[in-house]
Amino acid sequence: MTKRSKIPSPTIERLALYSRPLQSFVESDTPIVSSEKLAELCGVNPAQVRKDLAYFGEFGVRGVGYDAQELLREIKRILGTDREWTICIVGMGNLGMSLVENDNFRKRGYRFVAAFDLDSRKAGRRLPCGLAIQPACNIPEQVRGLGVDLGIITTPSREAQRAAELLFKANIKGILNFSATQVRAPECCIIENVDLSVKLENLVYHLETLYKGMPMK
Amino acid sequence: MTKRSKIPSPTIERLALYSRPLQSFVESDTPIVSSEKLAELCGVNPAQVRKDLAYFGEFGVRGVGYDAQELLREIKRILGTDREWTICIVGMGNLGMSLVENDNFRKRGYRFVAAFDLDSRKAGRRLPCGLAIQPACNIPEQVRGLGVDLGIITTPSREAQRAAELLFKANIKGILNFSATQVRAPECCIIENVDLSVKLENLVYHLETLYKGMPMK
DNA sequence: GCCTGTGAATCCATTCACAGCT
DNA sequence: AGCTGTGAATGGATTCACAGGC
Repeated sequence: MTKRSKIPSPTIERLALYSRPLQSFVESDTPIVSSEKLAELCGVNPAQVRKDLAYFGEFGVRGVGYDAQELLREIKRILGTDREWTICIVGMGNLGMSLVENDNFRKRGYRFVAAFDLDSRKAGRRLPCGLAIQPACNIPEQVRGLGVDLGIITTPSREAQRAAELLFKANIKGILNFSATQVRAPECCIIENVDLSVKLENLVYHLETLYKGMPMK
Repeated sequence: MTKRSKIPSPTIERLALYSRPLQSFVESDTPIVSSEKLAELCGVNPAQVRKDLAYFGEFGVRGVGYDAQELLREIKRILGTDREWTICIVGMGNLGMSLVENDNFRKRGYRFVAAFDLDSRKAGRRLPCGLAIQPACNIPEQVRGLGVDLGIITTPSREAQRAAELLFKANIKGILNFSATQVRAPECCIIENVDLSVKLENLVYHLETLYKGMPMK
């Protein structure tokens, strides 16, 4: 195993990206793929693809390319997505609901095993997927008991930190936070903050900049 | 106006980030905020905050700090979020539904003005927010007619490119794409791809790496 | 004394260009 | 001939460290 400690984090993000088209190649029985082809589909530079992969080994054949199926398997092994990961979610508003039912997650081997809400009046309600919403106070016990791998926070901003604390107590090691506040975490827990409206703001800035001065009509 | 062309894109992302705590400061009548405080709340380096702001002007007072309200106003002006932006959305599955109802977007001045689905059987259904789902074939005419600013794609992967083409035809200038395939766009349209399962993959990699060798129990 | 604004230094990531293998 | 793997070169972004103003 290569030294993993100083691998650029953009590389990790791209590995996940590469796995999408690779999956398609495998499904459409296209056995060989070049760094150029893969790069094009992912909107990156071919050298980038090769360098990213080189951090972890030599997966290609010079003069030929990469075996799609094999490369996909390797990437999954590198990322750790070659096994099932269990998830619990806190905050069963519209966004939470939609993520629980999200097919993409299921297809990629993520399984929701518990759903919570800080509003205990929602407790007991059963979701289409079969899970029943539990009150947040159940988190520490339930999540430990089930040995859940990951947590997702989809509460309103002001409740996000509280939700996170409960997950820490449950000894959760990784959290994906969709609320608009950055959650502060202890050393032992990795947090990924994803603020969807920040993405819109980016878009708006670039548009505003592009069309500065010209009427947008 | 400062030269905007060569501003690091991470800077733009962070400006949006800064605006969150600033909003709280304004609401809680905390008039002055330092780069250190702001940095801490956003999980970045204080020098970073100052440098980011310096690209656009001098907004602080030496020896004192920044006026929260004024800084927030400036950031909004810079990003272009000091006015309302209209959005249309294509793909009314669970995720699409949840975004349309999402309060965060509304609070930040984004307004959904049309909702479409490629499955014409969904057409006519009325959403809680009052919009009715329209068939995708209406996109070019409707979106042009309403002068919509932004598009959001929440279709399944295989339909994402088709949805995008319709939006291009409608002369949309910016798209936020939540599907798992990278959409290719003409020069005149900016695409931001947000693959939620990529975020999970990142998390998984870091966990896998951290606990390599040690039993996860 | 305190906190901003900023050149200089450092660190990190991407791209180039070619050697090496099939 | 073709495409990978990789050192070297380039280009960006972050952080340092201190000058400048309150």
